[in-house]
Amino acid sequence: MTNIKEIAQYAGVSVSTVSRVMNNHPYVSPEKRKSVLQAIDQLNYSRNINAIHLSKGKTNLIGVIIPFTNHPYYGAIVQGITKQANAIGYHIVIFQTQYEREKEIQALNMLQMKQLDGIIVCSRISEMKVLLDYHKYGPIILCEDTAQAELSSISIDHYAAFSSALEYVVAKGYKKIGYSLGRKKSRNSSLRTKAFNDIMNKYHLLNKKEWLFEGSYHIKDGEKLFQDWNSMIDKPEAIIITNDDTASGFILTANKFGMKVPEDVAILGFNNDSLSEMLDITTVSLPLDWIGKMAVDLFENPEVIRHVKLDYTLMKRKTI
Amino acid sequence: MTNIKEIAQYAGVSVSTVSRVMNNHPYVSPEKRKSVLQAIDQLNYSRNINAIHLSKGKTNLIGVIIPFTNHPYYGAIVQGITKQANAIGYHIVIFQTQYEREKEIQALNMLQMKQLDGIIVCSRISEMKVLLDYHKYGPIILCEDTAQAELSSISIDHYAAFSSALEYVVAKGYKKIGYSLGRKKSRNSSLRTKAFNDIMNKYHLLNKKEWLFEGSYHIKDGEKLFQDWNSMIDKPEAIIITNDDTASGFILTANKFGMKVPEDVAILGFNNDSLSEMLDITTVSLPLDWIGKMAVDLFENPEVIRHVKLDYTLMKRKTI
DNA sequence: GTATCGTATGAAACCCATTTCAGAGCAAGA
DNA sequence: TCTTGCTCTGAAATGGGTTTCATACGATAC
Repeated sequence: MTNIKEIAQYAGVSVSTVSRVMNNHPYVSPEKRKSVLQAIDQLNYSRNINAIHLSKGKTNLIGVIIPFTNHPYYGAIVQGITKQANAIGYHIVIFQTQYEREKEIQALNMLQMKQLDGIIVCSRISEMKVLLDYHKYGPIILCEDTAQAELSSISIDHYAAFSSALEYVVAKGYKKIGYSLGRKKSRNSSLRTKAFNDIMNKYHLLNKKEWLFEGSYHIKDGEKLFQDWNSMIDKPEAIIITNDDTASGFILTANKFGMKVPEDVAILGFNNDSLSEMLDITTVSLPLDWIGKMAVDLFENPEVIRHVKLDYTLMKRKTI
Repeated sequence: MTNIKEIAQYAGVSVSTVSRVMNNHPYVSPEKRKSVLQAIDQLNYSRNINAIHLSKGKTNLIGVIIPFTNHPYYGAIVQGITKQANAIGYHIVIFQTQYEREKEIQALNMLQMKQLDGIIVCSRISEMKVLLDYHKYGPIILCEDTAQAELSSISIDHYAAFSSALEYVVAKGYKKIGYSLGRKKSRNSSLRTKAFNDIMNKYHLLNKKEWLFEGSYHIKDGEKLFQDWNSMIDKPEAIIITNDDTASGFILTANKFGMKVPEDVAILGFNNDSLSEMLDITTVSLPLDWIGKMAVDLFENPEVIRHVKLDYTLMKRKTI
C-alpha cells in the first residue's frame, strides 16, 4: 500500500503539501498541486481512513440501536436516519439488539472507544443512567419521550397520541376496550398505559387487567393476539393494537375464523403502514421517517439539548 | 483522554506491557498485570479503537449494500447477516442505495480506504467489472447467482426456483400466464425471465410482452399491478409475482374490487413472508436469513472462492 | 523605505495503539 | 558446569494521516 510519504517523495514535495491537496486546502501552488495529483494517479494512492480517524478523532459513523431490522416500524426510522446521515456525510452502523442488554452495551463501548461519533437509540434496554454515563463520550440521541436534561430526544407524544386514539374509540360508543403493547416496561408503553388508565377513569369505564395484551411486535403476534382474545369469555369489543403489523395479523386471522372487523371486534392500530392502508385499518399515523431525520439533526447539534415532539394523525378508516 | 502511555507511567511499566494486559497476552507477571489493571481503573482508560484499526489494518466492520431498509426481503437478509457477523465479532455498516450507483461506489471506496474489511452486496447496480476492480482491497461477497471466478457468492437458484413455480402454474392448467419483476435488468430478474421463456416455449404457451410487469417492490406496487392487470382487455389468468409484498398488495386490492383469488386470477408469490402465510398465498419459500448467514461465512474464508446455492421450497397454499 | 499582509511550503509534533526484537533472569536437563 | 529454553520486560519501529509553527517571499499600504 502506498502512503502519503511515498506520494510526497514521488511528487517532490512535503507530506504537508500532499495532505493539503487531498483536503482541498488553499495555499498550494498550481504546479505542486498538479504534480501531487499526478503522483496520486500514478501510484494509485488512496488514503488510509483509519489514520485519518485517529488523527481527527472522529469516524463519521453513527451507531443505531434497534431491536429488529426486519420490522416496518424500525425499518422506516432507519430509512429516515440513513437518508439524513448520508446527506451530512455520515454512515450508520446497525446494532440489532433483539432486546439483549449486552448488544446495547457493545454499541456504547464503541462510542467510548471512538469508533462511533454518536448513537441514536431507537429502543432502549438499559436504564437511563447507563446512557448518561456514556454520554460524555459523544452525543446520544433518544427516540423516546423523555425530559432528560442531558440527552436530546425526538419522539411522538405517545401519551397524547394514544389518548386521542382512545377518545375516538370511546366516542364511537365502545365501552369494553382492550389494548396491546410490545414490551410492557418500555417508555412508550408506560406512556400508553398511563393514557389508557387516565381516559378510562375519566369516562368511568371498566379497566380489566386481562384486556391488556403483551408481546405485539410482528404480524404473527397478531395471530396469537386474536386467539387470546377469542378464547376469552368476556371479550373486549374494541382493541387498540400497538402497531399495524400486529393489527393486520389480528384482522386476517379473525377473517379466517369467520369473524368480521369491526362488526365482531373493532380495531385501531398505530403507524399507518402501507399494509394498514391496504386493509383499511383505522390507525394513528406516526411520521417515522421524520423521527429518523430529526434524530440526525439533533446529533448534528450536540451543544443544544432539545426535546422534539412530532405530530401524529388519526387516520379514520374502516376497522372501527 | 488518557492514553496507553499515561497508563504505563501510572502503573510504572512500559506501554508494551500495558498492551499485553489489554490483549490478554501471556508473559505478564501477576503483579504488573494487577498494577496495570488498577491504573486502567483509576484513570478510567479505554483504548482508542481507531489507533488499533490503524495498527492492525482492519476494523471488524462489514459493509452491506441494499436498496431499501424497510423491505421484508432485505430486512430478513440483513437480520441473518447481523446475527452471524456479531457471532464472529463483526459489525455491519448499512449502505442503502435506493439503486443509486454513487452510493454503491461510496461503499467500495470505504473498502479501499480500509474502513471496511469486506462488503456483502445484496443487490448490485454497478457492472461486475467495477466490483472486480475493488476486490483487491478486500473480500466482496455477492448475493446473486453468478459464476465469477474471483468473487464468492451465495444465492438461490432463481432459474430453478422460478421454473418450478411456473411448472406448478402450468400443471394447474393455466395457459395465460404473466409475471412481475422488480428491476428488469438485475441478475435475478434475467434468470427469471430466461426461465419463463424456456418453460413457456417448452409447453408452447403464449408469451405476451404485456404480461411482463415491472417495478414490483413494495406492497403499494401490488395495488398498481392490479390496476394494470385489471385495465387489460386480454388478461393473464395467473401471475407469478416477484415477491409476497407485491402479491399481497395485489390480492388485497383485488378483493376491494370484488375480485377473488384464485377464482378471478391466480397468484403465486416469492419469499414466504409471514404476510403470505396470513393471506394463504402460494409462494416459493426462500431461506433469506440463511443467505445472510452464509454470506458472512464466505466473507470469513476469503481464500476459498465458493458459489453456494441454497434450496427453495414451494409452499402450496390457496391462491392458485 | 518600511511595516504589514497574504500566499506558499516544509519540519516536526501529534493522534495511539500493536508488534518485533533484543535481552535479562532463572530453572531444568546433559 | 554449561547449554537450552521458557518467562518476562522495555525500547523502538510501525501503521498513516493532520495540523501547528516557523519561515520566506512578494505585494500592497503608508
